[in-house]
Amino acid sequence: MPKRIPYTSVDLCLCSAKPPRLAHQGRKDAQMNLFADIRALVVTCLDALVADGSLPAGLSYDAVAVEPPRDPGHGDMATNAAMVLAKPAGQNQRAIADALSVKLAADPRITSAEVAGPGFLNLRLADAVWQGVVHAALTDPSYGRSPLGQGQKVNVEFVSANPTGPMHVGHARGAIFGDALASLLSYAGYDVTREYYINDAGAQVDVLARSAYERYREACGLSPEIAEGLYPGDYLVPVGQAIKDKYGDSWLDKGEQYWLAELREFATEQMMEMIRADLALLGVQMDVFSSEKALYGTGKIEAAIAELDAQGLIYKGVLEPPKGKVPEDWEPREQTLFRSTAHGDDVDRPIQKSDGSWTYFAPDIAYHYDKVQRGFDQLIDVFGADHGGYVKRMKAAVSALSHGKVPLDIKLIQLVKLYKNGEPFKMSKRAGTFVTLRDVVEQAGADVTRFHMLTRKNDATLDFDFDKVVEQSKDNPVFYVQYAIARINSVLRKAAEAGIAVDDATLARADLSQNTHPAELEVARKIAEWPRLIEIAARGNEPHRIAFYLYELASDLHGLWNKGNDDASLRFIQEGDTATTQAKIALIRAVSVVISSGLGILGVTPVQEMR
RNA sequence: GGCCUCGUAGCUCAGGGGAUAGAGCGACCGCCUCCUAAGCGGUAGGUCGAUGGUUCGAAUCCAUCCGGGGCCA
Repeated sequence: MPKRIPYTSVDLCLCSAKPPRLAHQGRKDAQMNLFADIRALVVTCLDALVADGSLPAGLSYDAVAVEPPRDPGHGDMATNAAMVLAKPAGQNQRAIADALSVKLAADPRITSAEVAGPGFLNLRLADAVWQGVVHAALTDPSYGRSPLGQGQKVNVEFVSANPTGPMHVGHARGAIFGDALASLLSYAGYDVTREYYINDAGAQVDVLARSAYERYREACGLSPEIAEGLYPGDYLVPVGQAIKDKYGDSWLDKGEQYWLAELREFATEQMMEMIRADLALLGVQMDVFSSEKALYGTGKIEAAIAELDAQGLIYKGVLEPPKGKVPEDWEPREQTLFRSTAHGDDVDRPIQKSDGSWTYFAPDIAYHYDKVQRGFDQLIDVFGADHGGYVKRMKAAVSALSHGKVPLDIKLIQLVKLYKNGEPFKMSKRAGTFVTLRDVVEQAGADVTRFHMLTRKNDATLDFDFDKVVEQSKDNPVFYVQYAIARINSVLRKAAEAGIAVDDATLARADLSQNTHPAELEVARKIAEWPRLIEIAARGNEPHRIAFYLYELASDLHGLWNKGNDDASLRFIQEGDTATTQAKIALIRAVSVVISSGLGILGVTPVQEMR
């Protein structure tokens, strides 16, 4: 029988002459991450090898990794330490691996450490270690949370749809991605701000105002003249009515010099109200709304440009014609340019036209300067893929404005292709026939929409079939994951009906050492990967990884469930054996906790019961 | 034309320096009156778009090319 090792024994190190570390006192804040712990053990053992002269001092351990092996037959974990250190240490891989394995095997958590393949060290861990993970997942509400972010301030700017109409599916994907990313980063220890940048200063807002004016005329009983270039969508009909309600018919025969400015403001506010409501449908709540218009007339744009100027990055010049196809109307013009090439861009970019007006880029610079000045340690912009061309210049601007101190990561969100009954949906914003975010949520539901849109990497196009995403079958990942929770709850209910205590406090005391079946340990191993997965996902700003992980965890749970059909000893409820039942239920309850945490990050309701 | 992005099983996609490259669907073959029901298990299926390079090691990084998509005062 393996001895029971409480998880906190990670801080005991038997392979080092160093005094025991004092980490226990910080234990409350130190989230457990088995992979990080074992890596720490590897490092400690490497230090011990240095101490006894087996390895030279001063080696960098940066490339040392502890990972789950691709093939479970290789063991529970593998480290590449010998391979990456062989060269800098001037020794052969085998010698290092052998020496390291001796040190590692001395730790009670390690039951075997074997050299394999090209120099991997395959580790097997005591059952008690996995059982300790289950215990942690069950009892520590912060299990999975990571100290990675160290409270750094991160700004996630997303959606930022023009306030000229309702949001469509593409916006929905960006909104869901940004929101889930923000939650993920928060879970990984960052201090996150969700932010929306309102493009309320461009020509499109004039178009909005004129379009609304026609609907106002309509509300007053006249027939609207929706000229070419105006927004034809009937979402402006209620806006027209609201204008009439507020201003009466006094603007009916007036030229736009009388109403344009006022209507711009009014209609923009109406649109933003609609957008906020749409976001709420998806469960997205912004922390900050920033206005482009508010940058004008306050000197903020000038200040940002002045900062760049002070660095010698602003000059007057004439750009080369674009490479390749030269536009018909191209002519050399002197403009004020930002030397973005000094920060990695391909060409310098105009910030002020020859007539002295700002280009669209100038307020963007000012806005990002504002974010830098607000003290964020990291910026993330979530853009539609059609904005890919702005990535380099935006990064160049932030690099210059922050003196290289604030990294900007830009995530591009690819198209959503809609299907219904296998038929592709056609969308045309021009013709006013587009599928709105509201349409999608009302037909598919927020949970289904969110989960489905997170089952693809942000830069891959996504198929969204209305019929498939709402299908209640195991082929639908949303359903499959939620079904796992529902099944677990079903077991909890049945156990309670049978008079077995299965509250979390009782389960926390369950004797988990009974869970020794490979299928049960498999589930425990998957639970152990959760904190590691969070860090990987957070490092890459990749929330989709969570959706895939949850699918795998649910799959393990369903697999265990199904094995119970053939092997009665694997059934969760063992008649007449309360202790065993509690141990088994503790395991699946831990699964439920982790899935709930994961769904929480994705913003999907962990439904407790399928209907 | 330039830049961005993608190219992995029949299909939809994971993996993004590490061992024999994975999952779901589809296909094929079995099994099923089962704690929750929308089933369970197994098999086949790959030159990771191509070619060069970097190194102990490349689907992964770099260069070039091919192909899809996007953007281009």
